[in-house]
Amino acid sequence: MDPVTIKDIARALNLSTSTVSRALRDSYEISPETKRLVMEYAERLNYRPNPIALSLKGSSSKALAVIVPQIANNFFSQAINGIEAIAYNRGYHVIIFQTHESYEREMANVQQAVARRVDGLLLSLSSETSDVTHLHALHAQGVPLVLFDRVAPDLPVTQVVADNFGGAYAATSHLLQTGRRRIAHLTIPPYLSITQERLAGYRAALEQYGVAFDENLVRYGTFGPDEADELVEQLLAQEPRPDAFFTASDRLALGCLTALRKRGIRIPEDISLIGFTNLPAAEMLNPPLSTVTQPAQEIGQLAAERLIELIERKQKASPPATVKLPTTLVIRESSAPPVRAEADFRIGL
Amino acid sequence: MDPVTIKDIARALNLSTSTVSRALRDSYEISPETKRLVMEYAERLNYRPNPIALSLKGSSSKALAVIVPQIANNFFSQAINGIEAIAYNRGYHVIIFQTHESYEREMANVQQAVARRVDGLLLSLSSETSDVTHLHALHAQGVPLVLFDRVAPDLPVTQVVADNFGGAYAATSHLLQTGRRRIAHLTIPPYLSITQERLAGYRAALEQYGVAFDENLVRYGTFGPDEADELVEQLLAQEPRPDAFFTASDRLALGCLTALRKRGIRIPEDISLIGFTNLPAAEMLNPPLSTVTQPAQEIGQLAAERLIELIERKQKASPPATVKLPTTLVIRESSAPPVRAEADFRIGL
DNA sequence: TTGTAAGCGTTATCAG
DNA sequence: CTGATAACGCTTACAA
Repeated sequence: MDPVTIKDIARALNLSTSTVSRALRDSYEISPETKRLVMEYAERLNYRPNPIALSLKGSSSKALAVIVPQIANNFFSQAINGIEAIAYNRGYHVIIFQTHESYEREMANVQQAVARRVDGLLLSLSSETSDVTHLHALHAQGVPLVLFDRVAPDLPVTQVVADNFGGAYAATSHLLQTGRRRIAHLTIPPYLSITQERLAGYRAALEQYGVAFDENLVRYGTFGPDEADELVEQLLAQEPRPDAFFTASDRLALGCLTALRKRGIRIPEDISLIGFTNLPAAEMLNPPLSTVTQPAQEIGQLAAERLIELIERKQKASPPATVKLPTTLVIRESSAPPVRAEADFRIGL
Repeated sequence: MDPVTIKDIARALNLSTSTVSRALRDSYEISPETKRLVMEYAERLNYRPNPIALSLKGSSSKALAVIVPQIANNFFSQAINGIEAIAYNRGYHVIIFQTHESYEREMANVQQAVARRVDGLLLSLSSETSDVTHLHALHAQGVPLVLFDRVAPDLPVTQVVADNFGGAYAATSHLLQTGRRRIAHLTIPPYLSITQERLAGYRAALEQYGVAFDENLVRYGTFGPDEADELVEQLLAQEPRPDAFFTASDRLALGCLTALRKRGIRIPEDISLIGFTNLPAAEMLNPPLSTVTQPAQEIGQLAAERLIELIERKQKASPPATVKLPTTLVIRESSAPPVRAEADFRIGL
């Protein structure tokens, strides 16, 4: 019951393997009669070309590598969903790698991916990664590469991101508009492009409203669990106390919510909170969580589309560009209907 | 800058490819001197064996296929996380396929996976799948296969699941113990093993408490969005009205919570609610959600371990067995500290 | 219109 | 100890 090969068909039909190969590809040089014979027989035996042999032959492996820090994460699993959808439509397979936020593993994974002869890579940087020479090398070798979400702006490759600046700007602006002046920013590791963009958006809004930036109000966390409480504690100890929190990850948002609630602080009466997060059911939380969300699936789709485009017509290399997708700010307070606003600001920066 | 092959090394060192091959594998028949030469040169050129050539050669592809209904789902993304962790440790790669709950796509994906010559498959059935002959065929062909979560009990292969019966039994028992008698069960498509197990656990508890099973209290949903409200509406219209809901998926739990809250029904004062779900932050919901959770990551890990075991020593074929991991029931009400209990019941069934 | 043969990178078999 | 050679499944010049 081994898989049927072209050889089996050739033997059975008393033809050469090349004739069979050509017949299957509907080549013009084969007689209709022979074609019919081959096609039918192949159909009957449920012949499937061996993709490994095809890859070895050199053309393409029809596989994409996706390298992300963590699969078990709302943003990334949604993004992968988008990637897989596009890939499947175009006949590509998706090989998943996790870096677990480790630079070492990121490099190892990139190695593995190219060793597997994937046709291209979709990558979101680990939070440890500050040096991207491994990606420069990759790109120099001509390996199709698209970055998404956590990108490296200096790299001359296509990058797909959410409008992190705009989202942070919108969130901070909202807080300022509603009278907040001591806005704490709980964020993720500083190397990351998204961290910097969000911080920039936060600062831009402060500046616009004439509020001085206070670096004591900014705290960098990791992606580990249970760190929010400690950070919130530190921030609450300050004089004057923060009157708002703007957090940069699912975990930090939830952790902050928990920490504030635990201390009997009312949201948003005492302190406002907005999280940059794709957490589901934010409106069902207690209290409801205001969020800036990213179009995760669309980011994945777009990144996959660009990558496949790159793979399939390298000549027409559309110049590498950074594509920015709008984020959405949703303010949720008590049980009032949510206020929606597209965070698509582009103030001069 | 093309990848270095064994041939390149052979040419450069004036050796034959076979010598190089053996030297690299540290074969006993090669002189230490030659070995050193080859090793060093390979190291210097950063030689990596071509895994595609290796696969073609026939031994193993060091790749596992994971076929799940949906990646963007708490349970599955956590399970995949576990799978990837084990796979990575053992030197395997993970190729992800989504069926999107479609039988067609499940079959197509299985086909693709075997065509890719993966060393084994990890599969969780689509909700449309009632006929598993495609898997019987696979197994008959000797393809290593392990099912997890949504399994097919009749298939003579290893299966890894949570104790769905026990979880449902524990949840229902708790509801009964707290005086509920009209317990509605909002569940997922009926073909699924997990649906049946949960229903069985629900019925067993009812029976134990002498409460008659009422099929009008059971509703089957899909995995689509926005269906919970309609189902809840129907159930609430009954006389006497249900005094508790036990739901079987993330979406149904959240949808039910929303539907009840929307109608001003207090949980748990008016109606109790327990969800079979791995939703994060259940304790932060409003009202807090009582849950039965599955050890998703452990299920993934265990399934991957079993599969690799199967792949690597087929002779010692440990007989296929169904492994059941305990679920956890957590009752959350108001802001009282949660009550924990392992749902590890095995009442006679 | 069809067949022969080389080659993709590797390993295994068989001779030196 | 080392080297030729065939083979894995397929495509593609090049012959016929």
